[in-house]
Amino acid sequence: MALREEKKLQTRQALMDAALTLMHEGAGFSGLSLREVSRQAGLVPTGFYRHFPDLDALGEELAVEACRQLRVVMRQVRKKAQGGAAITESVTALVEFIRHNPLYFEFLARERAGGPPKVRETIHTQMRQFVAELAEDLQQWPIYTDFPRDDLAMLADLVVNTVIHLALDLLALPYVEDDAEQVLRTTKQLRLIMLGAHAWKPEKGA
Amino acid sequence: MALREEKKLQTRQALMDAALTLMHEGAGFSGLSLREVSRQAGLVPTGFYRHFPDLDALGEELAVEACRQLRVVMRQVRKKAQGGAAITESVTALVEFIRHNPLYFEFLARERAGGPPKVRETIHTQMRQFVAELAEDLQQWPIYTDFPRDDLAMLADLVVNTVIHLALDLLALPYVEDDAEQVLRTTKQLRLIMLGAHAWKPEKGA
DNA sequence: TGTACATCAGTGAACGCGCGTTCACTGATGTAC
DNA sequence: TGTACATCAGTGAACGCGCGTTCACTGATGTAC
Repeated sequence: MALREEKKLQTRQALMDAALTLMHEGAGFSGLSLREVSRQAGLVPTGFYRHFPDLDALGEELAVEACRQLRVVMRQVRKKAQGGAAITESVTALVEFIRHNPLYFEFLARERAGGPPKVRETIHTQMRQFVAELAEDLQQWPIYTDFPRDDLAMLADLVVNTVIHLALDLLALPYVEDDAEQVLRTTKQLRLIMLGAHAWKPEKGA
Repeated sequence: MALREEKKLQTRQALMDAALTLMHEGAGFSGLSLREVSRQAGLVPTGFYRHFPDLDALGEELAVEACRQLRVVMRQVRKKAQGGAAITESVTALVEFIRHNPLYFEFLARERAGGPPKVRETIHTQMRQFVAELAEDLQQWPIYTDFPRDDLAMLADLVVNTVIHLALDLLALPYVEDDAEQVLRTTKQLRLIMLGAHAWKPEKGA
C-alpha cells in the first residue's frame, strides 16, 4: 500500500499545481472551474472527487500550504535578524525566497482579501500568528524588554504589514524586472520604523 | 433629451450597485455573471449591453468610481491633518467615512490584488497618485522641507499602506463590531512612524 | 399645438457551450491464504 | 511463489442548468415641421 498512496499524492499535488498555474495565468481562484483544473492536471473531471469534495476544499488546502511556506520564510528571516544581520539582508532573503517560488505567494497576495471566506479566514488567522511570533521575538531584544505587550504587537503588525506590502508589489502584474526601487523603499521604511521604536520607548513607558 | 438620459443613468447606477451588492454577499468580482447582475438590477440580460460592452467594463467603471470616492476621503483627511488636527482625529474621520459607504471600499480592498488586470492597474495607478499627493503635502510641513524627495515618497507610502491595512481590517469578513482595537493600533503606528520621521531627518541628511 | 417620423432603452425567444455532478465501469495495485 | 478476491484511482457517457451573446421586436421619449 505504498505505490498507490504515493501516486495518489502525486495526482493531488498535480491538481494543486494546476490550480496555481491557472490562477497565475488568468483570473483569481473564483474564476477557476473544476473541469479546467482537472484538465490542466491531466485528469478526467470526475477524478477530481477522489481528492477533494469540491473546488473550495482545494482552495483551503492551497491556503494552508501557502501559509506553511510563508511560515518557513518568516522563520528564516527572523533567524537572520536575530543573528544580528542588517535589515537589508533580511529583506534580501525574503525577496529571494518570494522570487524563487512565487506561485504560492501570489495565491496569498490575491486571495487574502478577495478569496472565498474560508480561505480568507485561514490566511487571516495565520497572519495573526506570524505577528504574535514576531512580537515574541522582539520582546527578547534588550531594547524592547520593557515594551508593553500591546505596543510590541502594534510594532510587529507594522513590520509584517510593511513586508507584505513589498511582497504584493513584487508579485504585481506585470512582473517588475527591477526590484531595486521597491526593496530599497521597504528597507528604508523598516529602518524608519526602528528609529520610531527607539523614540517610542521613553515616551510611552506605561 | 433629458428624461431619457436621466433614466439611462439611473439604470447604469443600478447595475453598478447590483454588482457591488452581489460581490458583498458572495465571491469576488470574478464570481459575478452578467445575467445575475442584470437580474439584481431589475433588467433583462440583454439590456446590460445598452450600458457596458461586458462585465469587465463594468468592473473598470467600479474601480474608477471607487478610486474617486477614496480620493475624496483622502483629501478630507489631509485637510484635517494640515489644519493641525491630531492623528487620532484624522484616523477617526477615515473610519467614519469607510463605515458610511463600505461597498466601494470593499471593492477596492478585494480587487486591488485579486481582480482582473485592468481593475488592478486602475487601482494601482490611483494608489501611486495618492502617495504622490501625500508626499507633496508633507513637503510643505516645516519639518520635512529638507527631506529628499525619495524619502518623502517612502514616508508617504508607509503612511498610506498603514492606513489601507486598517481599511482592510475594518472591512474583513465577518464585520467586526468593535473598531476600537484596530483604530488604536493604527493611531499608535502612525505616531511611531512620525517619531521615526523626526529621528530620520538628521541621520540621512543627504 | 398637432402630426409624422426617428431614436433607442428595454424585451423575450433562441442558440450553442462549458459547467458540476451522477453513475456504472475498468483495471492496476494490494491483501489473504 | 501462486491464486483468488478486495480496493479504489481513474474512466467515459450522460444529465440538466445557467451562462454569454444574437436577433428581431416594442413602445415610450425626443425631434422636425
